Amino acid sequence: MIKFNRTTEYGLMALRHMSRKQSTDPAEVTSAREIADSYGLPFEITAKTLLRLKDSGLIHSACGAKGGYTLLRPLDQISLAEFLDLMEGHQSIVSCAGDIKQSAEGCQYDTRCEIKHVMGRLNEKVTRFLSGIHLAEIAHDSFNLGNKGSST
Amino acid sequence: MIKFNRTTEYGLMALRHMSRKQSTDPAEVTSAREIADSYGLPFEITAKTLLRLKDSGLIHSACGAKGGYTLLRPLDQISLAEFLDLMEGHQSIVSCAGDIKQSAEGCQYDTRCEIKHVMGRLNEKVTRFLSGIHLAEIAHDSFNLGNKGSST
DNA sequence: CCTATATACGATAGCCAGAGTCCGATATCA
DNA sequence: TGATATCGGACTCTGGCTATCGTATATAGG
Repeated sequence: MIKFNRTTEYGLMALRHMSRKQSTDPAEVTSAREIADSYGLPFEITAKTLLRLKDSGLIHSACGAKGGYTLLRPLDQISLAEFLDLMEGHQSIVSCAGDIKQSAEGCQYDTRCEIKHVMGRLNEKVTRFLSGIHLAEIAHDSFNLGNKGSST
Repeated sequence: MIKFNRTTEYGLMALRHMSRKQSTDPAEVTSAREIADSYGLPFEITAKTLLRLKDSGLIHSACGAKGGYTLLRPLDQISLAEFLDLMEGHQSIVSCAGDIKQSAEGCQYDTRCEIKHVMGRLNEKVTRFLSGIHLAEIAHDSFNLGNKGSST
């Protein structure tokens, strides 16, 4: 069903870390080592995650000693829909896909499947839902994600 | 991110098939063979899917010749959240889980992870979203899933 | 009773993506 | 020149999804 990649989770932790650090001093840079050590993550994984964030345009990198990463966009301007796209690739809710890349492969039962069209619509609805959530809400400790009454 | 199992898709097609069939005559039974043939699905897969639907309590089965399956609950009373739970198991949006079965295994970075709590909240929000969608909406051809302005 | 038709269900194998590891290349500062 | 970083490919390992096979059980009807 709906589940995040590890990379997505690590990426979120990294973005949160950098956001907090830069809120004090925007010029602060963060190394992969620092994040790996902070959260006890394997260094290689962390490095790969940050590289992905950089390739996605969310952070900036500087090579060499004293190098590291800096956050480019504030977290309240990155939606969960976009973040998932960047981290995990553009995916449809069904394997046969609705209108995303179905022409590439599609499913073998394509011709007789009668729910494909409808699933495409459902996929749109999910995307709209995820577009309404921003990383800032998730990165903050004291967020509520628009909860209404769940007390737990 | 968010994606359905094949079993979930097949199950949806089967429920839709039975729902339509029984809308004419509620006493109609449907065999696995019939569904497999109707949509060109492998018989074994279809049988397994129907068995799962039966174990989930969504449909009733009758053994023997003239046996088959009948829909137990109307599709507008089955939410997508429940259906996904039944077909794919109760899953959390993150591998470390929020409050579902984290005690079982959890993730190894548990102690230092600072987003777990927040992810649990996010998971709740997603579940509420999925609870607001019912299978009837998906099973019908002319549904709109509460879309606002998409003209297609 | 026998047979055709169904469901019930475990065992198994292939496949693929996710996750993690290893190793080396490149860039920059002191 | 050396220490510290990012960059990035190649590889393995694992687990879950998917599908297949074989067999047991239940029931209607002649």
